[in-house]
Amino acid sequence: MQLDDAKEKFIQAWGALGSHWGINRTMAQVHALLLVTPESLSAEEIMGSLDISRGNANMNLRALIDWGLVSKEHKAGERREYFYAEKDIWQVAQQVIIERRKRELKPVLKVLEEVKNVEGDQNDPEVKTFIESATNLHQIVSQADQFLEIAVNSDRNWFFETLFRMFGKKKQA
Amino acid sequence: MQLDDAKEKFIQAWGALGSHWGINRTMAQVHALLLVTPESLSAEEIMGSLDISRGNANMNLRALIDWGLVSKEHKAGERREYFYAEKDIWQVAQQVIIERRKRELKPVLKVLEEVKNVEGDQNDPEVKTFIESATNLHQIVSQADQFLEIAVNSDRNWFFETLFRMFGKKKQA
DNA sequence: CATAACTTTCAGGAAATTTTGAAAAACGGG
DNA sequence: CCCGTTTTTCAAAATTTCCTGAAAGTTATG
Repeated sequence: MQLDDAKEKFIQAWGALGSHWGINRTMAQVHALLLVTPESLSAEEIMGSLDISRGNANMNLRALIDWGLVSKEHKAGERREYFYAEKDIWQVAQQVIIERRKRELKPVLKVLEEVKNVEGDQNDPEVKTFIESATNLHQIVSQADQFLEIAVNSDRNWFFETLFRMFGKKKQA
Repeated sequence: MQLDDAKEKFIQAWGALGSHWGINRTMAQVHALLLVTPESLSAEEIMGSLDISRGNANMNLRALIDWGLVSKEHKAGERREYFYAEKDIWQVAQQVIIERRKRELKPVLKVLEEVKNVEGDQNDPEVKTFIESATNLHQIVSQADQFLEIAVNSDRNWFFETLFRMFGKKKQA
């Protein structure tokens, strides 16, 4: 496959994946483009490559910066800004985990803590089922959250080696 | 908090979380409602509780059945169908992992495998960066995929105990 | 400061997704 | 079979999300 086709395919795939994960298509595509581009790009170049408007490019670049996945760069003697993506994928993954824990897991944990203390008769099946579900859910979400916290504080190699040593690796990556 | 308020709050929170994870709000809400309800419910009752149309209820119930999170039940001597959710949250989580691996991780892994074999001069920074990013991404996604496969085949207690023993538990769940 | 180069904002429109409701299909007695 | 009941379908409407482009804002420089 030629580089341009591969890039195109990669950008499309990443965009599609993003849209299954609450990240909008264009944002994922801008990120993909920057990921596979060695040098940093101006807004103009990004608009051109992905055929999107100035406003759209700007919005999504800001969002990516907000997520800590993209940075601005100022080239000497140049007025315009250039953008580049963090290329170390483990760092990218960690960053995404940090943000999603903060934005989604924490709020839902808070609600689960609140509602699992509902008042009422434990013998009422309505109450009993509610408390059981809420408590179980809280436990699992909380355990997942803790695990992700570990991931976020780990070195990539150590993390996966430990993981697969522990559970017995299934097949070669 | 009263049971009804707690239910309401729980259903809203679960709906909001779902929408950050590519699952539509109503589907998550129907699931939440069934999760906290001890007995099974008819379409009619679900429509009433969540104030949604017949068609909408039907569509989302089918989708939930498709995901393996909800089942139909036929009560003796009754014509209409009743629905109930799997209450074991670990099973629910496993089911979600199974489906998302199949629907999202596998396709993206396939694309990454394809594109990382792009032809071209390794000394060309364009090609080099592309291959590096694609290869790295493939590695991490693949490792995550393998880890999730382990989770899907594990007993809940064994899984988390092993995990936290290995990495040192941070705090009590 | 004035200007040109660039960035940000945002109201309006386009597109995508979700929901509705009525009609058609399926089902199960009698 | 026929009929009343329940489920499914699907085109159109409503809603939500996303994108555009022009205008306003900012900033470096002569």
